[in-house]
Amino acid sequence: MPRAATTSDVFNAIAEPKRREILEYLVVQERPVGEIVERLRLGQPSVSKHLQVLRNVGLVRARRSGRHMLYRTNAEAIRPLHEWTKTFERYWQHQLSRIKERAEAKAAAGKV
Amino acid sequence: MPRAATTSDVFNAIAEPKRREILEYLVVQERPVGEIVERLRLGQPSVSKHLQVLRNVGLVRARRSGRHMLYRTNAEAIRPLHEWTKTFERYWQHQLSRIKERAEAKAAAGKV
DNA sequence: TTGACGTATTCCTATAAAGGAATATATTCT
DNA sequence: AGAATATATTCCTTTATAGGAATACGTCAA
Repeated sequence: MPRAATTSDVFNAIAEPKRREILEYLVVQERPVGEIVERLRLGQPSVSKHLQVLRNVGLVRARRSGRHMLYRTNAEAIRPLHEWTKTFERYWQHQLSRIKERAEAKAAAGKV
Repeated sequence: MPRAATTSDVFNAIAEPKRREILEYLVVQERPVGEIVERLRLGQPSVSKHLQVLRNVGLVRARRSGRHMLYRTNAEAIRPLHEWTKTFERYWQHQLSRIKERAEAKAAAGKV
């Protein structure tokens, strides 16, 4: 079986570095495709394709303005990712506290 | 150019659903490969390969115990993801407040 | 040492996809 | 209408998988 389709979910969509760059760029303010092309140093067709992927999973919104298409990041769509990573938060806190405990125990042992 | 290598970074590693399942499963407690195989309903070689990918990017740790290899999630490695998504937090809050404002404005207009 | 068990690796196949080139589509201007 | 501009889509090629089958490797038990 091959790799799963990128367009299927948010996790796959953000796996591509250029797409993450696009999201970071477009979260501040909406932009026409041309500006994204300049910014990414990538061909216009490639950028358009990345934008379609992002759009399919709801990570960007688009609206037409004359000949331009203005894209912007839909930050809301990133939330599920945030929530998913957050479920691990208590565990890395555990790990940190265990490391801390060990360090403290070691220091105490050293003192005596 | 083809798709970038999965093994290269955490974002690609978690793009695969089965690997996310593995992370969720192994964060509670370490497990031998056999149990992961049962849980995922996937062939043992496939599971081993996913584990190697996760291991390469530091998302899981492994230790040998007799004939078993015990894997556990390294929650710390998920933090960068959490941080990345967090940079968008203020923007989705913006969007929410704008939606709220509009809703309130609409309600106010309706009342008058 | 031999066999059994648990896991990793190799080989193979089918498929998704990233980027470039060329082309199509949409919109504005003259 | 016709040309110019901005973007989207199609076609093509190269490459990285994901999973299954077969096999190799490592460890324990008798």
